[in-house]
This record gives sequence, structure tokens and C-alpha cells, in this order.
Amino acid sequence: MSREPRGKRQQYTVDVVALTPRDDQLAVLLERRSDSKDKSVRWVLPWTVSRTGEILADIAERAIIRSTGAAPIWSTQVGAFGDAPHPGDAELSIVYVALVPMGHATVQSDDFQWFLLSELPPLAERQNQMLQESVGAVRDRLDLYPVAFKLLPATFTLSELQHMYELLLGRRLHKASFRRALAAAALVEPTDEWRSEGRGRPAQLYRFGPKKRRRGRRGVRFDLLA
Amino acid sequence: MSREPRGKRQQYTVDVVALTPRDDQLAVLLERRSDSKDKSVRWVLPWTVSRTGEILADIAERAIIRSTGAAPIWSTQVGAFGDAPHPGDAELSIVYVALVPMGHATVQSDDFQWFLLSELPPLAERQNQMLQESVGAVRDRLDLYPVAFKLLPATFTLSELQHMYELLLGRRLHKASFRRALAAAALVEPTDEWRSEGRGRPAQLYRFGPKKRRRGRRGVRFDLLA
DNA sequence: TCAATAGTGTCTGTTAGACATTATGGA
DNA sequence: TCCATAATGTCTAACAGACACTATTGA
Repeated sequence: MSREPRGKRQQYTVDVVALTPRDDQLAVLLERRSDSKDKSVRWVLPWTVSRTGEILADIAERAIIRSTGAAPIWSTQVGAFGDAPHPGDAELSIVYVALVPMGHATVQSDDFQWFLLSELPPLAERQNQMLQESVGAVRDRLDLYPVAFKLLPATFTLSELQHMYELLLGRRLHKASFRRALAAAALVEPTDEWRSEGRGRPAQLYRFGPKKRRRGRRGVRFDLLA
Repeated sequence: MSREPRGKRQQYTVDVVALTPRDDQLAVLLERRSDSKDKSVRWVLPWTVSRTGEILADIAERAIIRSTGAAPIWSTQVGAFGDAPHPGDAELSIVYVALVPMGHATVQSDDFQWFLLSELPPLAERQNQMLQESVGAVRDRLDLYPVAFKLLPATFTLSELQHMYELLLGRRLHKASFRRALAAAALVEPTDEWRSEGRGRPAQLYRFGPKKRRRGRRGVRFDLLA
């Protein structure tokens, strides 16, 4: 049995789950790595190995820039994963999810490629967990952080915004209710531009511009998953 | 400048934030560590150093048992912290929050002690962050996971349950609304026991027993923090 | 008896969702 | 013209919160 050198196994990796909207669903950025032994090619979530003395936040930014080619519009830590096997044989991996706005999803080289979540190649088990928890983390923050807006361009139609929410939540929303709640929260402001898309009536473009309202706290919810 | 040996700095710590209800607020378990150099005493969040080859989840369980003396009733990972200084000089720390039910909060030895959150001794900056995010993580999961029930004994009164929610949320709740929502969610079932506490009318005891109802999803909320 | 807490019924304003209708462009 | 999409108004059932009230114990 050949083993990695001992010093290497003591490091950790920072893995990046970069997500972007694509074809009415989410796509994730994967990196091609060829196995040095059997020359097989496989796709992995991009990762970067820690360096002694470098701060976690800096490693994360380095990892995101290396994979997406730009500083992250929005990113957050998902957690630490150390149980299932990692393609780099790391004992511990810290995962960051980064959101890339619609239309900004480019690739650095042939070694990177966006994959629809419905058409993923097989991944190492630890990276499957990472991906699943990352999507869940984004979805769970949907009501507290403007993640949906981070996936949209600077101006967007209300239908696009609603589709983004539906995409992230995995369920359909009611149009009139959605817009009423949006208006009540004063989260968007209209521009004086319209966009015609195919057949129907053109839609007005909006931009994200939260008014600092005091949000009315409401009663407890008991939406237990179990 | 004296430095830790290089091998040690490459390890990581698993830090435990053990929480229990106490005097109408939360208390956290701290450990006394005396500094080898200047013999000063300071309180820290208990931590355990990783061992090569040991799985993260196992280290976490080991860390929780070492500090609380028992396997965790409920625990979850909060995240990885690597920015501010750690009392053990670790580069990276993985934090787990563990909930200890009311009345089960014992101490292993004189080296451990429960502190009310309002009466904390000064902590290292990284551990301040850990504590703050741990409490926030518990609060944010309140509607999805039965964390409030994990802090209560097996049977409890509805007033105790409501007080636990108020404690975790940091705000008062409306009694009738709370009970209506609870009944609608079918989360508790009554026992045939009552408890008399001081003056007023005795309260019926309930136990946690979620009926597998299909929870009615509702519209989006826009409760942005920013 | 009074004080204190448990538990419930009623009312009202708010809101989510259903439905319908108007508006406006392209085919 | 027909069709597709945007945008909005109306109705209803559900719900949160306020308030009041009854119930039941200890002091």
C-alpha cells in the first residue's frame, strides 16, 4: 500500500462549490483531474490545499478566484467535512459555496466546466455531501440573505426573480402573492427600462435596493423536517 | 520568539459549545486552563486536538464526552474558524454545539464550570466568535429542528416550552398564538400528569411526539437582515 | 379571600392563495 | 386576429395578535 507522505495528510483542503443558474436549474463548476496512476480522467469540485500560516478566509478567496476567475460576488462557509473519502485524500475539507450571477459563468480553461445538477458526473462521496449541503445552505438562507439577487444580473424582471426563487426552493410560487410580499418588503425598485422577451407583453426591469424598513417579527413556526 | 513545533500547528482542534438553560437564559460550559508560562488561570471553550487518521465525527464525539461527561443528546457542526487567535494556538478549529437538557448540566471536575451568557469571563477572540455563531445557529434552526425540545426534559409544561422558545429567540411570544400553532403542528402530546409549581393552577405535562403531518408550505418570506 | 398561573373563546386586522381581468406586445 | 406574458384587483380562508374570561391551585 502506498501512502501519502505524513506531512501532507495533516493539511486540509478548501473546496469550492460555485453555483450559477442555467437552463432553469443550477449548474456547478467542476474541474478535470487526471489520475497520475491510471491516467483516467474524472471531474471534481475544485479544491485548494492549505498553507501553513495562511488564514482560512484568505485560502477560501484564493480557492474561489482560482476556480471562477474572479473574486466572489457572494460566498459563505458551508462547513467542515471529514468523513467520506476525498479525491485529494485529504483528512479534512472546508467547503465554501460561491454564487456566480447569470451570464458571468465563464471558464478559466478546458480544465473547468459547468455541469447542470441534473447531469452530474460521478463524484467522490465527500464531495457529493458537500454539494448537497451547499445547495441546502443556500436554500435555507433564502429568506434571510438576498442570495437570489446574487444569482441575477444587476437588473432583472420580476418574473426572473420569481423563477430564481422557484429554482432555489424547488417549488412553484404564486405570482400575485410573490409580488405582494416583495412590495411589502420594499426590496426592489423599478428602473425605467423594459425588456421584451419573445411573445408577450414586455416586463419592467427592477434592481435590488432594500429600503431599511423595520421588519415585523411574527409568531413562531413549527416546520420540523423530521 | 518561541514557536510551537511545526507538526502541532498542522493539526486542528474540535471546540465544543455546550449549552444548557439556566435561570431564564443560556449557560455555556467552560474549562479552566492554567497557562504554563505565567501561571495565570483562564476559562476557555473545551477543545480536543485532532489525531491523524481519526474521523471528524469521532473527534467531535470524543470532545463532547470529555467536556459534558456524556454522549450528546443533540449536536451539530457550526463551522470552521481560522481567523482570530485561538487559546491553543491552533490554526484551524471546527466547532460543534451540543445541547444539554435542563437538569442534566453536571460538571466533570473542578476544571469545568457552567457560565451564564450574561456573566462570561473574557475569552479568546476566536472563541467569542464561535460562541456567538453557535447560539445563532441554534436560533436559526429553531423552526426546522426540535432544538427547543432537546433543551427540555422528556416531559415539560407548555409554559416551559414557550419560555424556552422565548429564551432562544430573545423575544416574548403570544401565549394563545403559540399554543394554536403548536396544536396545528401536532408536535406534542399530553401525558396524564400535572405539575404544581408554586402558586397558580397546576400545568399539564406534555411530551415531544411529532405526528407525521404533511406541513403546508407557504409563500416566500423576505426577512433580510441587511 | 386574594394572588398567580394554566388554559380557552372571541374578535379583528393581515396575509396567502385562487381567480379573474386588463395591458401590451409578437406571430 | 390570436396568443403569450405582464401586471393588478377582488374575494376567501387561514392566521397572528389582542383581549377577556374561566379554572385551579397556594398563600
